[in-house]
Amino acid sequence: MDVAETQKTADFLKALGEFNRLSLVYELCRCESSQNAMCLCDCCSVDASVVSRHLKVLADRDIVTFDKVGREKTYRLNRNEVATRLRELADLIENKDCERGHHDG
Amino acid sequence: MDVAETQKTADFLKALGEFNRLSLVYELCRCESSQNAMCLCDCCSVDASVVSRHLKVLADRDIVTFDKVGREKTYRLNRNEVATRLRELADLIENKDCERGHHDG
DNA sequence: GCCACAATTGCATGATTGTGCAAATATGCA
DNA sequence: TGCATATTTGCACAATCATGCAATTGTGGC
Repeated sequence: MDVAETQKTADFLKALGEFNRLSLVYELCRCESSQNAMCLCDCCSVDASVVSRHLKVLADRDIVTFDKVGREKTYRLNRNEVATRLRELADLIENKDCERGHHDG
Repeated sequence: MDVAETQKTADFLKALGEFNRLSLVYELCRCESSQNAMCLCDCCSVDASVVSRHLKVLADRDIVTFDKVGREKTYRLNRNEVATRLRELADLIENKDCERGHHDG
């Protein structure tokens, strides 16, 4: 397993592994349409600046995507990509694909 | 989505979302048999005490299990349970199951 | 009991991180 | 241009966290 790849996966999981960020993800999960940041503020009782920063973390990890409409930014969850990444990790863990290139003792 | 449930999921993801801990998980993933902590030390270049603490975090989240054999503790990855948890999250995110009990706007 | 080895724990420390507030920036509207 | 709203950024602060070292605990062998 590549170090850079491991780090990337860890970053992805860490981004999801914070209460308010995960709450934002769940909130976006509920919504069919995109939601702007102000609307998302309601789901976790923190300052708008905090939500902004959390959304940036999620966007940097490609967990969410946004469109800029006027002065608003509307966010949506990258459902397929996030689900795929989680399933790939699940497969890796369950199927011992990690063995590739490894000399097992 | 229940607050306690969200927190639990976040804790699970956070446990996996740290480089050395994820490295330990990958290392255990490679091994058919259980591995003791000293052996696991080799995969990440940190002190044995650090590995001990990381393994405790993973064990507290039911990511790994251990058996005590003499003075050694041998760890193994809870493959099925971890994979299942990841897949459940993937399904939740992809299928919008989060909607249950929610009045969508 | 004494020693060797495996693992944990106490302590200190540096780094990261989540947070709020205030200021700044960006954009739309009148 | 001036104002209102949405979002970001600078700053400070508290909390969390990863880490190493030393000491301790737990266990087996002599």
